[in-house]
Amino acid sequence: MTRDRDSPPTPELLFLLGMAFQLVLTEFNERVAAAGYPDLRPVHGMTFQILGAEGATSSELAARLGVTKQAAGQLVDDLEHRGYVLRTAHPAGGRRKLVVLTDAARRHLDIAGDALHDLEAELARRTGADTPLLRAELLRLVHGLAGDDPPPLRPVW
Amino acid sequence: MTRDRDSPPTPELLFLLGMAFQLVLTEFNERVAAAGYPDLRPVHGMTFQILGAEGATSSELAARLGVTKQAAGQLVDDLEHRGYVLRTAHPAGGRRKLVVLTDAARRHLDIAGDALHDLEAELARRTGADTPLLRAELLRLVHGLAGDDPPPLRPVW
DNA sequence: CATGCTTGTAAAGCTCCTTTACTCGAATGG
DNA sequence: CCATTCGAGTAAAGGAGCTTTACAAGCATG
Repeated sequence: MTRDRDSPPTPELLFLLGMAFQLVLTEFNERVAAAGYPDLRPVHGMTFQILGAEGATSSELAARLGVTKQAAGQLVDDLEHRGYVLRTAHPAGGRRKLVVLTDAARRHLDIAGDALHDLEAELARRTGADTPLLRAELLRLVHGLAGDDPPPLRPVW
Repeated sequence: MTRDRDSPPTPELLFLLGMAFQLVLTEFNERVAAAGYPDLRPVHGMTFQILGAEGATSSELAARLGVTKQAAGQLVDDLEHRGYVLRTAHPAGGRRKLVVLTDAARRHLDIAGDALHDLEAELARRTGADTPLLRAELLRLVHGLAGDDPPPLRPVW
């Protein structure tokens, strides 16, 4: 496994992955902001997706986001103040509270989803990248490294 | 540009990019830590690469890292205390100081570089991903979005 | 019914960054 | 020759977003 001394001057795979992720995420985020959500970060959209149609408790949310339940609680506090989620009585009782989305959050989910699809189509056109192929290879990589359920997506730096 | 209602249940490209980046970076980071650098984060390796053979001023480093010069200065302080860099007199004079790597940092660069190459080779074997193809597609994407010199790689969340 | 488990919350602290504000050294221009 | 200006570096405070520590509330289980 010696190192190839005259390999092409392509940047490292890791670097390319990071740049691609950052560039696409930034573009996505800007579009969502321009669509009327300048103060929602990716983690908020992620939260909306996790809560989805059925809602979840703060602790479940914490586990899915990969943060402490306190951090999730603070996130829910913030989103509740801004009218994106509600804490309702949990059917299973106990101290549990079911955090559910408001219509405002559902609208955001729709808009963000559309933006994501539009963006991916545009990327293929603008850059000439074969996005289905890219997806397939990335899926292989992710699946091979993390199995069927990947860990929470966290800021990595 | 209507949305495909029965598209395959593949995760979004953006999500796949994020997961792939996180998984590979985490694995890389763990290997570097295991090789004797448990307290060097990716940003430190990035700094070493930027300083490279010729060094740079804190302000240049700040620009390359995409942070304020104060943040870069704090980073240099830390690395200096730990023996990875030195502030030397700058040939151009002025208040400038040239930040240069010590041998310890150069050793780290070598080891991290080897780890990165080994990791990429292993990824291809373990996951069956076509890494050259992946590189090529990612390069297209990145180049198409950011041109010849991509912006600094920052934590994105 | 005491114990323990899980959820939720409160408060403090930590890390890494920015903002604000300043100093130092050199170049520029009258 | 000196005043101005300009860029590099630094110092201090503050903030965003998390964790750690600690505790209270509700339920299950022996």
